[in-house]
Amino acid sequence: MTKFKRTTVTSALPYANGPVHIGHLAGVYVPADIYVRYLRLRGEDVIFIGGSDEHGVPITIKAKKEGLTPQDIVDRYHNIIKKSFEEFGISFDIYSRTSSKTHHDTASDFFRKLDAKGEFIKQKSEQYFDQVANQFLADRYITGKCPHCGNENAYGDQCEACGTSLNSTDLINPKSTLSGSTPIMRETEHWYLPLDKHETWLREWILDNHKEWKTNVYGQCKSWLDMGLQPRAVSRDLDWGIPVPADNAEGKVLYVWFDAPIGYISNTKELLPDSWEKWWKDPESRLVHFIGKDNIVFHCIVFPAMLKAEGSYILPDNVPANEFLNLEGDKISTSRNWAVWLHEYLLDFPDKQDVLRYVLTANAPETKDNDFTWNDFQTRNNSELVAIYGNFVNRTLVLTQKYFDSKVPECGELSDYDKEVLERISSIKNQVSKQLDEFHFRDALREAMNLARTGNKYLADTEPWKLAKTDMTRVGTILNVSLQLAANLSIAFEPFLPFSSRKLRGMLGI
RNA sequence: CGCGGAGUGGAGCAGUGGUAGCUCGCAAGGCUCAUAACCUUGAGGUCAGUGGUUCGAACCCGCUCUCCGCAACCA
Repeated sequence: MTKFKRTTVTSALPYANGPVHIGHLAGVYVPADIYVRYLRLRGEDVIFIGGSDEHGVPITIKAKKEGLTPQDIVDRYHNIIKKSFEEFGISFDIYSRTSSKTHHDTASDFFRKLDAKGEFIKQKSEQYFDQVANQFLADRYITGKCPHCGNENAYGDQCEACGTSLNSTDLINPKSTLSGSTPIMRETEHWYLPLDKHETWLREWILDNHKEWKTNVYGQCKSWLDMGLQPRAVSRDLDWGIPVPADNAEGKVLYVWFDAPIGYISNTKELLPDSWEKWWKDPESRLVHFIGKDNIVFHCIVFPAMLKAEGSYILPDNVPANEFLNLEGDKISTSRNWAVWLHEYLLDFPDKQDVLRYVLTANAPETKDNDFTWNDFQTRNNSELVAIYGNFVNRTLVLTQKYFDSKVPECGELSDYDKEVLERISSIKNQVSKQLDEFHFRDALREAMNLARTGNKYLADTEPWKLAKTDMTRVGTILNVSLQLAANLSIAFEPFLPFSSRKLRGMLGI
């Protein structure tokens, strides 16, 4: 860690065809924000990059359905998402978007450079084409009869009735879900990034040099590398996106998975037009990607291969991917509208950002999928946040007001117990740091909570309300120690509960 | 037999060979500044199932079951 001078933190770009929900927050944005706030607190040089991912087929389909342009759709969701992140306290240094001019230029330049270096290959293939909608169709957008079970509504990639994986060419009577017409086969040509050529160094880089990555991340990468990498298309036939900057590229745009991660770079450029390069090209800079488990392969294999092919960029030092969060036992689903939407939460629970931040961190899906329930939300708020943290602060402040007119009392001679408690402050802070350095957010939060527990026990053991009748000097010392605990509580919790910490610092006058 | 992650007291999680821990909940007691509380103690688990390795297995190996993700044209 000390060998790095600065840290570039990115969080997955949310796809701008819907608002952000608690699953996104728990998996990506809350841990990323905690990590960034922690580094800032330590005085480290860090930037936190976010933005909306605004290209791709689903956005064009949604636009068509609503009779709007794709730009209308992404404008709507970009604004909702950006505003809700701000209100929720996700402290991006920049939250931009992939439809920006900076990004179009950056992504185009990136493609041109790889093209000029001969890092792509071109391949022709046959694909289903919808003559009515006038576009090529991904397997997902074709339905038909499943050749295995006869289900009439199987998708081109999978039959949901029998669970079989399919190719769209397997379907009997294929139909386009866009127009309902029968698609025809048509030849098309695309640019491919030959990942197979990068396999050797990727193996060594991940499997030998990054054994410290989380088991889910490392295991997924190993699985892909062991299967053998194949060339991957980086362009699509579509009219919404970044036009492929090459000859004979009419009607072709960059595939969103080529375009989106470059968004991290573009957004850094937009934030720091003159100094962005050191954050991406200096070997003393550390790059960390926060993502969900569905994005592992793109951030650990595809994007690094792109960066390496370009030649002048650093590679990610860590990719702490989380698993998924369920809601009341069911998968969160945008299309089924089964989610707790951030912008709605902020309306329903005004000034309760920290409660959700706390619950999502305490129950973060770090090693496996977890479940969010409103019952758990309420319990954790009442029995942990309010009862332990809030109560200790309240007790300390009330006692100080009652006996010392809200002035900080002098610290007299310290007992062994006092000293032990004060030592615990620094040992707990060290533990919190250690856990955060290793991306163990749940453990870090639990450890921080121990500071409040220590405080409650300290008050129960020393009983200042009894001593007040006989020894005010001693009471003063006890409350002085308690106030020190409270002050340190505001620091230890700053990355996790920034709103509460600010409020607490206000009450303590620090 | 495609690959990866996960299955531990009522709930959520830790624990990679040596008497099964933490938070919440529950019960009893204490305290009374705080009472949607705090402090102490306690009850509660055949560690998914099964077979094996070992003096000894939650942990190592085999098989089975369940949940989630990936499977290269979903993003």
